[in-house]
Amino acid sequence: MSNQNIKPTEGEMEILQVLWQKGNATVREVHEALNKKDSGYTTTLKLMQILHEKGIVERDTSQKTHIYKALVSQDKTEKQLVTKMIDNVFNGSAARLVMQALGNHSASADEIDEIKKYLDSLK
Amino acid sequence: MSNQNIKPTEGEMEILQVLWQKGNATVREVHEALNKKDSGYTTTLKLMQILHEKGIVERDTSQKTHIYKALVSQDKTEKQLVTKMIDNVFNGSAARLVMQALGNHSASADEIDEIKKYLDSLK
DNA sequence: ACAGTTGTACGAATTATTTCGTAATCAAAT
DNA sequence: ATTTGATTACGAAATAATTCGTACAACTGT
Repeated sequence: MSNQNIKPTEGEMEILQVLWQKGNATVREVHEALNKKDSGYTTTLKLMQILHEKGIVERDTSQKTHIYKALVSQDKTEKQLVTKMIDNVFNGSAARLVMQALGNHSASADEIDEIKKYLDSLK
Repeated sequence: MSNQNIKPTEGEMEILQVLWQKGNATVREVHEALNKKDSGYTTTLKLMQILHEKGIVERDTSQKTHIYKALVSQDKTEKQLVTKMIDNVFNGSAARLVMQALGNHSASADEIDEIKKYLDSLK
């Protein structure tokens, strides 16, 4: 099992989102994508350096401006977070989480259809 | 809007779970229900006192042994956490979260049926 | 070459969370 | 009454997460 157990903090997750979306990015690009008014450039930089220390992202330092890229997959990370929530919050019941998610956000009719289709494909 | 925005930490959530399940409980009861080998009684006590300070639980101190009770509803708290995850992790798409939750083979056939029924009831 | 701009590195301050040691309080049993 | 056991209160230590100040390096245009 090469199961690297990632546990990104909230701030780290925000950065990962941007990296997944953009494929790769500089610190400045990430910082602007987030456009947080409550924290500065060096904060984003530091977080990205920490992500690198933890082995969650890699970076190309051959140029002055370093280019970052996520090493963990979005899908795997999402699964991990969802699984953790199911265990911690919903006593292991995926169904309870699903209903809570749908009951609230009032998913659109289209979304509901999509989910149904997906359910059919499962069994 | 009397919207109290609860943001329980992970440790606090564990305690809330027990309180929701039991209705109300003493510190010792909660501590034993959790049976953590890695942290002592006073740690649980302290967390419960903090929950009280934050107004998340109430307690009856008329007896020597205090009795705690959750002030926030399980349903509301779960909804909040799920909503936050949908926003933070799934870019606002409830459907994406649902599929991630189900794709994990963590749902049984029965659960899937239940969800389908639920979906039908939505529209 | 030099000034201005943009970037990274590093360390320290701040804040949040978890943990526990110790003292004080109360109740029960001897 | 005195000891014993269980409880709460309090404060401080340990850990984790976030934030930023400052220094220095690299590039840009003049």
